[in-house]
Amino acid sequence: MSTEPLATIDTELDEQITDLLRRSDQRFTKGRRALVEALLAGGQPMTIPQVLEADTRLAQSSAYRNLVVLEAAGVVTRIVTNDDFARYELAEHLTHHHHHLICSSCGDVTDFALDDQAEAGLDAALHKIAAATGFTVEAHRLDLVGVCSDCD
Amino acid sequence: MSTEPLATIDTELDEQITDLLRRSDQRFTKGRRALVEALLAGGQPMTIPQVLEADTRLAQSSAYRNLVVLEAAGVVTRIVTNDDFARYELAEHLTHHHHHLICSSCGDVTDFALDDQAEAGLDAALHKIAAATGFTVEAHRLDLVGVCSDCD
DNA sequence: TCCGGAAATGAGAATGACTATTGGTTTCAG
DNA sequence: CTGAAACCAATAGTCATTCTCATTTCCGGA
Repeated sequence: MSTEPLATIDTELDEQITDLLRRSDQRFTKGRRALVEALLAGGQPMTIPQVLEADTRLAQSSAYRNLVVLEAAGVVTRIVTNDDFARYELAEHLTHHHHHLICSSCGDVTDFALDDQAEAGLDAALHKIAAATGFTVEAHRLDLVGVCSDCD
Repeated sequence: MSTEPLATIDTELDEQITDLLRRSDQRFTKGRRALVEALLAGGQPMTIPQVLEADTRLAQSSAYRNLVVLEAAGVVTRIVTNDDFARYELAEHLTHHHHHLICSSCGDVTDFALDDQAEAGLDAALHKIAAATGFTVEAHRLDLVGVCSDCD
């Protein structure tokens, strides 16, 4: 467990993650760092098989376990689609707010962002809803479902 | 398989569903009708255990199988969350366009609608994205994740 | 109305993504 | 240095969902 990383975690990101993990009484270990590097290098939500393939040094059991830890600490987000596999990506507050394009043919998920105006409008509308229903909002999720250019 | 229904399927809805099924070379059988009635009576996305509990005459294996058929025909929609169970509800074109409030505590899913202006703004923004990425949009999905008033 | 075959059904078995456990090794903080 | 916490590999569950297959229902034609 100590060769070249797939991607580099800069100092700031490293500190943020270390801090998040510490709040759950967890350490930022090599295995966990390798997972984050793989996700960073992937640049899009990845299934666990994809992660294992991207970094063959990772053990399946540890990958599953550590992704659970990382999710609980708020470092990564788990995305479930109609596909068989769950996908993971870095949490939004470590990257930036965005949404997902989900291909209904191949299951692939890629990111996109709304322009600020549309996002603000959406946010305002959602807050109205939340207030009206007594719902405490944690996040909103917007997915576009369709067919990606590869599958077309 | 022939006692009182949980809800009544009016003639128009019946014809729409029959027609949708016929396009997939499927019949609108008693078991499938009972599923639709249960979903109609539920009024919100339901898990399969909930459906089976609502109508104890239904067999588990048939419920799973028929919900797949109904989904393929476009009669119902499958909703997956981080919860263990998938949920089903009547498809939007049989009811009306709406979105979901997902409780991260109990997993419950309820419906809400955006006001027309917000929905139109969102739609415009999404079409721009789609055009820019070469993605063929089939649908959009907007979820609010948080804690429902019951769990609070 | 009666038949024959195709489609649907239901009870249970199988599947497969994921989780938990074990037992031994390595790593890090103090 | 030392002990708690992570790690690995391998294996044994778990459990929602899917499949199997014998039986029943449906439906058009005779």
